[in-house]
Amino acid sequence: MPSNTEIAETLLRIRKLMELAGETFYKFTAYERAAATLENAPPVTDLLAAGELTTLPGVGKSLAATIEEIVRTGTCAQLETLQQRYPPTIFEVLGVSGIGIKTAAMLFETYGIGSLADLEKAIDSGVLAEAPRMGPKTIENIRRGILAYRGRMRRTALPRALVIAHEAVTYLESGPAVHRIGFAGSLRRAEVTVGDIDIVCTSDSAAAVIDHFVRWDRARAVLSEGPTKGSIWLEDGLQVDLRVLPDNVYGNLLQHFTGSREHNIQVREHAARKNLRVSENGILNLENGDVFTSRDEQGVYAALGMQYVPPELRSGIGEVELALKNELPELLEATDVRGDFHMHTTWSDGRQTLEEMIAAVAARGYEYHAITDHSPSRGVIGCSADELRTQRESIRDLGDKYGVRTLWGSEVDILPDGSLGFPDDVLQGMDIVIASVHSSFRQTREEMTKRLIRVCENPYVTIIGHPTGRKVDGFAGYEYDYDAVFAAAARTGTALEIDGQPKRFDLPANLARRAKSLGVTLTVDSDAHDAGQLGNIDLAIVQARRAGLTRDDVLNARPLKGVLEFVRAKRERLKR
DNA sequence: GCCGTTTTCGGCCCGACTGTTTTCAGTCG
Repeated sequence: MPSNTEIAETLLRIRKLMELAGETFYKFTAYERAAATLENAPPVTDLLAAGELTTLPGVGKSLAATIEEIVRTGTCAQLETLQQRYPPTIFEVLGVSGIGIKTAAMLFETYGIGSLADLEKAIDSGVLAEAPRMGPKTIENIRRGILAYRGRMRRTALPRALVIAHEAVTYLESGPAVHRIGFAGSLRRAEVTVGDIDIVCTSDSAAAVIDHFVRWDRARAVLSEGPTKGSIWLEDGLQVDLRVLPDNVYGNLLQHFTGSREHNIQVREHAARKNLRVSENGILNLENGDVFTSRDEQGVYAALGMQYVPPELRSGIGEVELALKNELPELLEATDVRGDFHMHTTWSDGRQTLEEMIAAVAARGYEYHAITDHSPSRGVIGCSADELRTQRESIRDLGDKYGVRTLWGSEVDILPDGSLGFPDDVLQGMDIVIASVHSSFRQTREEMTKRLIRVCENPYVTIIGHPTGRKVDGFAGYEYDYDAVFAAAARTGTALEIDGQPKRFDLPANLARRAKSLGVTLTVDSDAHDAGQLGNIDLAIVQARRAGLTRDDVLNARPLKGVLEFVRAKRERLKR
């Protein structure tokens, strides 16, 4: 079954070829918008099965049929027809920064340039210089674009992007004239990976700020440098964009550059119906010419008659409609979280001792937490049942010593048939049990679905850990029927985890959103393997916010009593 | 191709920067 990302990529291929072929502007942008929507939407395969595909904004009858065809066959007739007109390598040419559709179409129709190799040949032979609007600077930019394409980094992981963004801000603040400064773009929306780093700031002297910016010694190339805007490339090809405006429009500026593009389009479409034109410079009233500006974003949304939309929700999948009806969820806050259920010590594959971890947890001010070392089926790094019982004896005392309630538990392997790495009588004694898949990732969809439903039906399993197994920069996760497993989790009172390890972010936000809609309780956990990683829980929290989760949806936002009641209720209900 | 608190037809977000132009097209976000 293709993932949403794969389907979106196919739609974007269609979109590009449609434009090359001279299709109507609004027709091919419809494909582009649908592709953007899918990136953050619940799994298409589930929506399709439930007949809910056209509930997505921008997906009507025609696109729903195309998407269904892609899911069923991996391609669609429309794409096949278009692909006969252009070589597959045309997408390389379109991938070069500075070459858009118009240029690519001209190069292909007039000069037969349909690949990167053709393009380089045309540059070297001087043919390209004969083309219209191809001066020396443009050709030099294309040459640089080709280099960037070849050495292109994938999108940058959020934690790393945050580090670089902080460095950029520190540098800018060391220079002249910066008043207020902040992150925008996908970084501020806390997407798991970001394509570039967007920074906005206010100043009375934008030119001085931009000048300082492009002189940063980390900048390897300056892509553009105007009176209010600059763009640079860093050593590894990561792009940083800076926009500078006067302080009275800081709210407008931040709102504009936080996006997402799709969110902004929907906000502006709504505004346009009220004869308002929204941009980073303010909200223009087309009837009387007045311009409304705001120093904060709250003012911008209020002026449009909308509820304030937190950045994590701005993905264009229905939040604008909810904000207009004043029905946005009150998102989970970091201060709501009372504990962390998932962490390891030197008893298994953690790097710090039980006491060090408990001391570090207490320092974070939690009410409770669980120590969850691995079960033995994972090999040398696991703990035997006897070892864990020994661990249990010291846990309560250490918790008392540091003033935190330490729960005894384990992260138990889910075996290929859905049974667990410890027998029931061992699990029964534990306060909390996390069950996770660490082997046999490549089972069939049917086997994996059965396997996980069986785990939900085990009365002693409190939480399923990192429920898809996906890695942000690689493995897409094991395949199973999400809706069927989520329904089983809801029915049995099994919580699903949002694991905050930067490599995991698992559940992904779109699936956590789906799980919530089916009545599942979730947890946010660090999965820390040393004390420094306890902070990973903050990353899980922002992903929970992207999923639209509230305090009520999250188990570790409940007081200890509520947590223990959740565990007890499931054991009671499924007693065997 | 999508969509509706003016609409089932006729609209469809908004602006900055570059390079090549003699007033703007193309690209990007």
